[in-house]
Amino acid sequence: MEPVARVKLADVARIAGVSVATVSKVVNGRYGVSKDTMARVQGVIDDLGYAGNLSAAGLRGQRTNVLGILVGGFEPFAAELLKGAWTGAENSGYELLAHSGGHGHGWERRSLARLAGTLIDGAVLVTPTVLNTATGVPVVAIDPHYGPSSLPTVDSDNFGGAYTATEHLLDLGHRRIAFLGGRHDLDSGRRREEGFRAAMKAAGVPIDEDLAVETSYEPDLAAHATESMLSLPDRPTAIFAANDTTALAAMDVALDMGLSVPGDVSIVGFDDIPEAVAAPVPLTTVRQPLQAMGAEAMSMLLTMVRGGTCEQHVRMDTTLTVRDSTAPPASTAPPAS
Amino acid sequence: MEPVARVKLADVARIAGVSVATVSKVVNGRYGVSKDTMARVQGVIDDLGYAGNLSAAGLRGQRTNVLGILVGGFEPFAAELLKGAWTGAENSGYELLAHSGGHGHGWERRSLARLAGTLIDGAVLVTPTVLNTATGVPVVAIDPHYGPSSLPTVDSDNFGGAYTATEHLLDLGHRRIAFLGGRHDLDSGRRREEGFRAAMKAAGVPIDEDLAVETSYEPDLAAHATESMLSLPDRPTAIFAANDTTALAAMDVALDMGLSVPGDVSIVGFDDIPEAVAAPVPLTTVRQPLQAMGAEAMSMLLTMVRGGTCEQHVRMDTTLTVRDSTAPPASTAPPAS
DNA sequence: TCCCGTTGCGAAAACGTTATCGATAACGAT
DNA sequence: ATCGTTATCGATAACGTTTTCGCAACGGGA
Repeated sequence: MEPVARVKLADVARIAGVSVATVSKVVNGRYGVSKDTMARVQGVIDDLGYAGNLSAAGLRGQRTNVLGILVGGFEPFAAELLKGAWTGAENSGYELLAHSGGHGHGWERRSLARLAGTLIDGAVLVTPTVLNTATGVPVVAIDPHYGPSSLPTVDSDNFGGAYTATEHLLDLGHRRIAFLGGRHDLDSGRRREEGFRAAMKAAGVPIDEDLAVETSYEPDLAAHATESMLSLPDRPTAIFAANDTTALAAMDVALDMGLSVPGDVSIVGFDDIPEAVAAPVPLTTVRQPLQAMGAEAMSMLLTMVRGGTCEQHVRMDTTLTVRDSTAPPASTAPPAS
Repeated sequence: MEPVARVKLADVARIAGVSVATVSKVVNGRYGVSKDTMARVQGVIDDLGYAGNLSAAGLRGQRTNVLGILVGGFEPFAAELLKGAWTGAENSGYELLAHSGGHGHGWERRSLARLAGTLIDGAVLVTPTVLNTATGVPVVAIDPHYGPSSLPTVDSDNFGGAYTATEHLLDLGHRRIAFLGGRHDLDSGRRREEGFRAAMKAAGVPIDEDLAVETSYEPDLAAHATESMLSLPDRPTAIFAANDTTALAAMDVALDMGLSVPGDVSIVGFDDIPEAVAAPVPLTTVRQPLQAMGAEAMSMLLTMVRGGTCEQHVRMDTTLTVRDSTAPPASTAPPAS
């Protein structure tokens, strides 16, 4: 608001008695400046505490030495990826810029367009929906919604994880299992549903389609669906939610209804966000190695911005992490198997 | 690398048959464009999927509608604050940009200088060390290293938290208590140490200065110190670490040495990062409401960028969260009290 | 002495946008 | 018809950098 007069290249130049061009060369270590002037200019830079303006530099220059990680929002899932991406970028010479570009449809394309080329030299996209991004910079996608595409991609074994989780519930003796699905048009959500159905089919257990709903990963929708399902006369004895956030929402509802978890209803999630273990009842869930995925994506991006080529698709393993939210159904004989 | 030709304002202008000035007005909803041309231009914008370049806009314009959160790195502590800041900024009309500016001394000033004014309209600084920042934009500090200063500040009751944690150990019967301190030149570290010493003094328990060390919050240093202290013939029966990261490092060492936690040694941390509850032995720790602190800082920043004034200093309460890493000392009679 | 290569430096043109301000047209009132 | 007012719109100058390119000074060989 007040004219605090940020120190700029021209100020340094004036005080050092050289041109802005020369100062720029010193800042960027370009060739063509004598040792003497270089030292003198550097002194002034230090004195004034000059730090170049990123916008201006990026606008004119070709590269900024900054990498971006573009997310829809900083929810737990993205935050874990971010931690991993950061460790992956440490000591790489690049700074990291994380951008949360609102939730409207197409945020990835918008974010990318606004930043790419001038602010960042490359980007990691977290769960992007639209991918036909023809920007000049390298891009890596984590868990894209339409599956591995033209972009180098990091994801995890969604099918296998869901299959294993469902098997776990079946092994415990559950037969009436509800499924809180993600969106059908998203790859991860679809594969998790496929895994669930495949495991049920393999066990010869029919699926009550009234118990298989979409939640779009929205906690509110999940809570609502859970409430109506648990109010049924023949309520399900177990719930498999397609991600932890919805699983935790379901748990809240169940506990609020006075039900015991896992006594009255078992709950399994997907992702293993940090909140899962801190839940009122520590959540049994399918673990994705989120930090490792973030680090891997960042390292792929690094090889790309450095001119190399990287794997087109890296798939990480998922593992079932059994905690306290699952147990055999109460009023049932031990597993028939 | 290839000339993928990002679509720019001029492209939209050419196709829509108007000047760039007009397109800019449409984009920013400025007054002075007829309904007709507005609709036509908007159509072209949608067709081409134009999204303004942040650098250029920020460079020339006064405001960018982007707020920054500047951190040293995306470790768990900062990530929690980030989650909170994000929820605090949702539906505010501002986008969020998180910047990790390397770890060298003075990263806050450098980051701020590079971004402020042109890229972001205001910033939240996470544990800044140097504060004399005369940038033109509003700034809020979270847990600054030198305590509340000229900047509006959010922190928590470090003294009280440390006092309570120490009391907890004393109540359990511990007398030989080690302290893994932060840096003396940091406000939070100093206050936590003061709290520890005050509680010990109040209980009339002398402090063995050999058991009070600095770790600079560095896990490696903490591990090293822990190893030597636990190797002592009369090793401490409890460790109070000034943050969770060092507490977890200490726990790792203890377990590696074949000691039982809390059987042989109790451990208390500070912060309550998500990792604390997921530790091999869930960590007893002093909880700072990190997400709430992030949200509060962001809401203060929002009132400032909107021209209002906010509290100069908000202090949040800390609460002791007892988990499994603390118990009475093994070879000792029950507390004398 | 002349020529030419090297070195050090600065002038000036970009980069893509926003803001100012003048020009033009349209229109109602005199 | 003339004038003043308002509504639209476009030229154009910034914003703070990087990069290209030209100019001058200097030296060394012929």
